[in-house]
Amino acid sequence: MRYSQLLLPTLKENPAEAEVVSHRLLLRAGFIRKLASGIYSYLPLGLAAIRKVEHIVREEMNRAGAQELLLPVVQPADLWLESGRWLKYGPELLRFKDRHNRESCLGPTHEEVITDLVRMNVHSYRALPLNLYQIQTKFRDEIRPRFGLMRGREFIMKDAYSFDVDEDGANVAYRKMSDAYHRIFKRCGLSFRAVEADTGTIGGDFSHEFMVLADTGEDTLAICKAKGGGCGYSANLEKAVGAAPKAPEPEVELLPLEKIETPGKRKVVAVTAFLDVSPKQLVKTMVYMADGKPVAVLVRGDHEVQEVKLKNMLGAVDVELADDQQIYDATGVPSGYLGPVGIKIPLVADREIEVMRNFAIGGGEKNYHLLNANLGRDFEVGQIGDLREVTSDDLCPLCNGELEFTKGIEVGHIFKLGTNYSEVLNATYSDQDGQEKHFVMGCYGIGVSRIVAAAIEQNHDDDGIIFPVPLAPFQVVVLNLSPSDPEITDAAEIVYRGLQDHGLDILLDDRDERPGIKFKDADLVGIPYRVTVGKGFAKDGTVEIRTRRDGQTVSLPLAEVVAHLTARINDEMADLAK
RNA sequence: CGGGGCGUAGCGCAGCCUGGUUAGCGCGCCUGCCUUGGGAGCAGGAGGUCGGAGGUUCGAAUCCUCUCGCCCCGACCA
Repeated sequence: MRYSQLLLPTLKENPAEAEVVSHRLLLRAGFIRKLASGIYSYLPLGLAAIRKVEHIVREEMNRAGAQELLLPVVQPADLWLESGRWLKYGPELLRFKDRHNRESCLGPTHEEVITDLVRMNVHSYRALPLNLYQIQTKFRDEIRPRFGLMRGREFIMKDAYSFDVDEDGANVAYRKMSDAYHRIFKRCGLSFRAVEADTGTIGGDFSHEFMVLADTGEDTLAICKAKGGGCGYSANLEKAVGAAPKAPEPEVELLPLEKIETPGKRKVVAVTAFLDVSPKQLVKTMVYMADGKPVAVLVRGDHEVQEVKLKNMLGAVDVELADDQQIYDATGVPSGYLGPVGIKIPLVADREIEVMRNFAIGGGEKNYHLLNANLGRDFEVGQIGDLREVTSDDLCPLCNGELEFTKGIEVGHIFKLGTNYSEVLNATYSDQDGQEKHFVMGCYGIGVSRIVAAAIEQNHDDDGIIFPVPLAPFQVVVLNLSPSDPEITDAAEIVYRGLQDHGLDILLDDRDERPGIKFKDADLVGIPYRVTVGKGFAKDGTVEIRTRRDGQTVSLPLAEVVAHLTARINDEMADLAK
């Protein structure tokens, strides 16, 4: 491509609207432009980078035995009503009516459509296993779109769906996808990690997320760092559990419950200081509104409720912390003094409470707390389980090693669905014995456009983007520093065509601009290799090759440039594809 | 949804508090000269419903009301 004909509007200054680095650089480097909040146009270079990701994804999906198809973006409400998600999905599902007043939505994901397609067209175990995927624009009406391509409302996603005869088959499909994902992200040149994850609105038996490690990530990961590099345990904070709490000493004597006046002491810090006990010896009673109904949750004073875990335990679509008024309306007790004894609303507890003895709790009336409370003797709870966020005090649940926390950007998520969807949509096949059985499913997503943003978060410097070779819109930019000089222009053309003939994507900067502008733009856009044809060629017939990432340069005679760069680029790609 | 901030030329901003000629600056863009290895220089030029609507006023980018859009924080602990 010739720069003089390319739509590549680079910006010298940072756009005011962009905060995070990938958003800033995508705008500055002329990759994207915003149309509305969370909705972007992909300019030629942005699209080129996306195509590079898509290419890798396709190769690896095909290699794993999946078949590509393309499903509709606009979907009828009927299917979603049938699966039950019309009600469950919430406002993220963009709904509208067509001219016949039929309820429709824009597909945020395609379990319904694919399951419908398969139930209509696949009837025999002989056709299984089956894995179908597409690469397509998705729409999710996010609460708060942000950070450019990191969390858009409209984005490009690869989604795959596997259909198997049984659990074993589905597990094989899951593992194949997991392997394919590892290869995909490695080939993209990303530093990433697979972690255990919550299944969210997709549902299913279990899932793993693929996280690109970056400080700007919206997710927090807990990773085992036991001696020797950790035992491999890693999980999203929404899902992460610590090692099981230690059982109490059997000889601990249960002391009598004691009521203490604690005027004005509402917060954990104030109460524990006043009572002279550790926050670890206090149990706080939190009230949540679960789908509009109040639920009290008990956690240790120094712990935090993990709302996703709570949501899962309660089977609720939405949980949020109750405000003071809601607490009072539900319990008759002002916030700060609420306790589990005699409480009038459903009560659940974190498993830690089971092993605590003689702890402090809210008194259930204004200005009072209770000491020496004990589960079973003084109160009962409806459900008990892991409900809290792990902390750096927790140990790895697999090996008791220490846990460390790091930020990540979710670029892939794979789900073992089981028969959730095939049951509600009644999707069945006939097995060898002629019996009708439900498909055992899995689904597997990759945020294609988000990968481009994540790659930039991980690969940039003050001058701009530093693309990994496999994702770069162009692998090489050839700078013609003197377009008015026929000799230099001829030499640049020779390099340009020579590299193109080897199947590489090359940008020739043939603009009538000063050299500084060309250098700056080449750096900003992040092209991995730069070939400069200028005064060096005029002097002794050499051109300069510069590596964007480390700034190293080498001068070579014109005739050697193509072979040199072709070899380096092929090596680099092959290395990542190992 | 709650809180905060911002809408003035393609981009980045000033002007607004304290209303007053043709609304400014830098970059970019166009023309010419000059220059050509890290966003040069000189000269000339184009480009604006001051987000929108209503109001106050002799007079509104500026004050008031409503509205639309965008960005950030939070959906946070008793």
